[in-house]
Amino acid sequence: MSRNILVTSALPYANGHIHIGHLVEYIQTDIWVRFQKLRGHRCVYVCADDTHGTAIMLRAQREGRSEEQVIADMQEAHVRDFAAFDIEFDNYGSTNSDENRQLCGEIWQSIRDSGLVKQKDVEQLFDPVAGTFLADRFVRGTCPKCGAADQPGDNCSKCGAAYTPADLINPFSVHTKATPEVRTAAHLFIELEQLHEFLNEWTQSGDHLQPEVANYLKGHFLGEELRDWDISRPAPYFGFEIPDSPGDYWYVWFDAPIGYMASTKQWCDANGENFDDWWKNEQTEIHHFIGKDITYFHTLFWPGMLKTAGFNLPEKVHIHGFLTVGGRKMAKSDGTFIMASTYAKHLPSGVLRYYYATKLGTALDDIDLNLEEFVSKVNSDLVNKVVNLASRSAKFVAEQHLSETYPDDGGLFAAAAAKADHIAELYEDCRYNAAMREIMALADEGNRYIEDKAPWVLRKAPDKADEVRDVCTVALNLFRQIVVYLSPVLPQLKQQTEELLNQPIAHWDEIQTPLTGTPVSKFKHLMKRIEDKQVTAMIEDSKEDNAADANAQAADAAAEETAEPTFHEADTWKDSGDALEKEPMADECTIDDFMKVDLRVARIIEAGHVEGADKLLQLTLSLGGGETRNVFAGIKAAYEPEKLVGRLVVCVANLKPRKMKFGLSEGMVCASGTGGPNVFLLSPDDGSVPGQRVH
RNA sequence: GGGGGUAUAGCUCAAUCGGUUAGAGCAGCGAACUCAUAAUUCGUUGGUUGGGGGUUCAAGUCCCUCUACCCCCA
Repeated sequence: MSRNILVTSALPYANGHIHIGHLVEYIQTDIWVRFQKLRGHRCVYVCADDTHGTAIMLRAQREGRSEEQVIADMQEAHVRDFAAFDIEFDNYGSTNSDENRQLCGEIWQSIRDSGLVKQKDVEQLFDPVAGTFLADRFVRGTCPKCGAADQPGDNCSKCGAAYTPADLINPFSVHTKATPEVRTAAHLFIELEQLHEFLNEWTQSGDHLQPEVANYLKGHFLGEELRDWDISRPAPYFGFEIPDSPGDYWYVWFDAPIGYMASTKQWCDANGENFDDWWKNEQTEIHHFIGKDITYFHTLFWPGMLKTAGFNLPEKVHIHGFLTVGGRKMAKSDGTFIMASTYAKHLPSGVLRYYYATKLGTALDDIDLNLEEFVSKVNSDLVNKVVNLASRSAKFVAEQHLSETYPDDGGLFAAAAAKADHIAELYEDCRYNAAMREIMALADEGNRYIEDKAPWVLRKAPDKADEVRDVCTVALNLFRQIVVYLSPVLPQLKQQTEELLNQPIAHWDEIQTPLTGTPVSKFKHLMKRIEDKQVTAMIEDSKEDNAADANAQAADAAAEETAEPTFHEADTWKDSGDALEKEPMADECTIDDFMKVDLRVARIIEAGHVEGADKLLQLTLSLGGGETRNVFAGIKAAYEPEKLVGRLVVCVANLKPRKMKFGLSEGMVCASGTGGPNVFLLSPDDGSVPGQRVH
């Protein structure tokens, strides 16, 4: 029976480009959608740019153009990036659309009518220069507990203390550096608690959520009273003004998910469909694909809104983990923060789609892109196994026809066809990793078959032409079966196979019936092996991209009005001004001031972990001649102690010793960086020796 | 601080309700083959399932505890 399925991916924010981490989700969703369509279901895939909020507003101000221009440019870039990865939306909209404004109004009215809205005063920091209220993350200042400078508005990265931005000493706005003022404004709230019982029921029953997610909600939110949700922002704010509350705007997270509906509406209008058939119809299944970071928006607020306004609830919210590269968080400095467009310059999209498919299951674990594995796996699976099957058989029957009746293949085709239900179930359940393993096992079978029949030997006997054709008919049918199974993942391979065998692949059930008597085209390479050097080039390119990007951001942030920074004509490096901006220059000092600090070259002769310390390593420094210093350095996240032993560093040798929890620290080692893993020890050039003073 | 999750072969991952000797792919090693994009096929090495304790006839799986990492706290 044909199902009506509406599918969404999370809306990408219009403040940044698509990177390979985002692509995990869009590829996961696109595979699922292509699978459903191949199965003959009515399946519609909608998405949109998420365009509202303070960040867009400030960006537009900085760039001296309208918000509409900013989001239009970004939308164009997003659409281009998605197309490069064969992500095929039925409609790609924007939250800044008439359809969205209208739906927001309708849903808002329902929520009002249900008595869920209340007004409360909120004290918030206000940037008097920018004329805007500041979210916590846009305020920085000195930690009230440990005194560390330049800490975020919600907690201290040095001592971990939690506080509110109002507690910061010397707070400043990250936008303008102005000192924020505390101002009071009336905000509108949705009393989610009124929906508590419904949310208990919806999240904990049925199959709407992965078990881990249901547990998470139960443990963290549903065990206590649900807090009111602050849903309005005072002007100025880039978004939709609330019709019955002039001067207030819906918070971006109110109108963003409604963007799913608005995008559906656009698709309906363009295709003569009825909107209510998709959002107010028990027969329609709605599937959201999202990342784990936005879980509660989609599993508490969103179902609450839909329930209140009388729309369909999601059939399932599919939640995935993040992408790591080489087992670590993507980092600009490593070149692993790879933009979609950068990837597309160096490597084909299909292999990434396949690689992600081999990693994706239902778990919320992060998935890892291991670059060495990536190269060897896609080459070995797709080229050496799958494509090779066609490559070693098609040319023996090129520009001929397949056998008129399907030959005896010892049951291979039937056995592979019998896997159809199982593999379909794996796709349906988003267990692509298991599906890919099953499909590769079929490719192994195919290669064994052709190895065994050796058409290249038969071909030498003039009376065995029919037998050669039979063997190739089997091999190509096994190949085609595998391509049908893989077609949600590899749309391009599907298309090439259609051309090779002159037969479209329109339905999953083509797996069941072998092709016979149809013409075979001349064989062309279906897929090229990828090479390490392509990956290396991509990483290098990403480092450059990010350097350019950082420059652009530094330029943006430099001053509200000034555009590009001006570089010295000899400066071909054009380093970003980020670091300098983050930690502005200290007051002027005299040479005498400087000489008070005795910097010395020292050798690390011992380094080890400190029991009970999260960030510290214990170092023994030698200044030569038996003179040593015991130092605790906050570099644990950046260096392994074994690798430090023997190297030269610069230390503050006359620092007054200080008692720490773990012992006496008798100096400091000099390093730059922002802390955590981002710490870089200073090294003297070759030739210097321990004990020398730094002048 | 509170909560959610993860830890299995060198790497990436499986293992149904607690049930046979913990399995695959890649990498490694040994052979065969030479049609195919140096691909393929056969054979083979590799494990104290993060550490410790407990429940059970039986634990990778359940419970306690410790360690490391990831995420969330509107």
